[in-house]
Amino acid sequence: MAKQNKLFSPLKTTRSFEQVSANIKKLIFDGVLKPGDKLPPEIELSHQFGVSRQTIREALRILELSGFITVQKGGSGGPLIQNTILHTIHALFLDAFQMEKISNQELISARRDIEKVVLARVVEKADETDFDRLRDNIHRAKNKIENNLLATDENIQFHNLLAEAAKNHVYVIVMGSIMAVERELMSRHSPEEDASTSSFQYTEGILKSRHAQEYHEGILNALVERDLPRAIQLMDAHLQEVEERVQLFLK
Amino acid sequence: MAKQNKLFSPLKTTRSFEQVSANIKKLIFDGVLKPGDKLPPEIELSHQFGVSRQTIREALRILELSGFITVQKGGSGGPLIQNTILHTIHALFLDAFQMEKISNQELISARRDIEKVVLARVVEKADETDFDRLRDNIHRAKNKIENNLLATDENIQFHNLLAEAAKNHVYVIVMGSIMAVERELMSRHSPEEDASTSSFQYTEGILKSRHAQEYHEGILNALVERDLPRAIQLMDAHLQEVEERVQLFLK
DNA sequence: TCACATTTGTCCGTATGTATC
DNA sequence: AGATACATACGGACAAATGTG
Repeated sequence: MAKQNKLFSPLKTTRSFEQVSANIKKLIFDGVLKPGDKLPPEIELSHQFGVSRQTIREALRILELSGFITVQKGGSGGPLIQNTILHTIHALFLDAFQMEKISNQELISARRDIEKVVLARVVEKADETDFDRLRDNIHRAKNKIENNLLATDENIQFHNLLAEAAKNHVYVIVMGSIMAVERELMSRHSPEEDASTSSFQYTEGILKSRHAQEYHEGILNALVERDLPRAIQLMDAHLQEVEERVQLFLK
Repeated sequence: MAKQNKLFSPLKTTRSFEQVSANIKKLIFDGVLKPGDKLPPEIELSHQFGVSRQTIREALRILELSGFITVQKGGSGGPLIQNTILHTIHALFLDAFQMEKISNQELISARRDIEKVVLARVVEKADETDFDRLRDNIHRAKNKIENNLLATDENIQFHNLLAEAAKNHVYVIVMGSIMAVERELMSRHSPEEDASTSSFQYTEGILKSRHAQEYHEGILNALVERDLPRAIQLMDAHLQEVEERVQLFLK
């Protein structure tokens, strides 16, 4: 038992398209190919690698889904080196959530913990540029709310900006993944301001948006003053409210 | 600017293979297809969806890389519904690390924070079953070391077991991702016990294994006694040593 | 042990849609 | 607007691997 402790999947037979994708991946890792560079078209690639176009296409699918390239149709199109790996991870995390590998309770609980850790790092490392970004975020949220619009995107983005201000890509990835799930949960239960949404529900949503935005403002002020305990206290209260809102969705 | 705040990629034109993969994915989400179920062979799928086999294959590549299916060749083979999404996320996190989106400093720093949070949850939620697993892990590590073998796998696994004992899949994913990177770093600089490894280096490695194992033992004892401060203190010292070892690798 | 059926892996050729110049 | 370049998609074919009788 426990023979899979070596690596992820060395047992797979090496298929041609896997070799091709691994090959191109290595060129990207080694810096030979950089974001912005264009890969040769499929036919050219098939000639250079000495495989068929179908094999090339399957290799491109892998690279595309792994977040290494994008593909554009039409003249002067083709495979383009582009780093979209963060999007890919977020999407996969969302998949894991939807596969019920993660419960709502788990998510909110972990989020509480992680947000606190992030706040601590922000107090330690954030500079004026970070604070300016957060201020701008709050400003845009305020504008939307005053115009009777939901500020869901901005309110989610606030937490991602916090993770960035913590100056650690791990937190950016983790927080981004968590917030991707939150965004999905929101969009499920308040799908735009369309006709099906009742006026009451919508006003309710605006109110929640405002509450969140006000908490964000308080948190930012505490962070600027490097007052970690207050920031944490406000974040706790904020997440408490968010949690109650999500619970309402799910019942 | 900032037009991508809606979703990940709504701008993509819907390609056939994407519709196919999305279709199958939905069946899995909805529970119509469950792990263990077999999908029809490619030709059958191409008939049912009314597309070519090439299109089906590209859809299967997506599902495979997303962690929803595995594919086996030969008689009574074919696409099999299987949840390997955790492996997929770990692999992607490793990619992100290798793309230099994450520095070693960032990784170890985030790991310090997260391990502490995990310890707190373990003290709160772990039961005897979890402790038994951890004890078994330490036992196996000890055995290996006494037989003059590296216990790298076991020592990495210890931290994953901690995350599981915290009873939160988010931590399992995050810790698993972090440890996947650690494993990669290790394997890069102590590739098996082959001839190229000098006797001195190897003995050195065994010593490190033993140190780690001893720390793990101490941490487990503290956890069993629900002594969080001591567990954290030992974890800090342990990670300090690990960090220094990694620094040696990278210089 | 050995043939056989099944299914993926890979190839080629061709046609179509689409974006760019 | 037309020509070009490219991805997308189709169909048919053979090779290779794998389980089954």
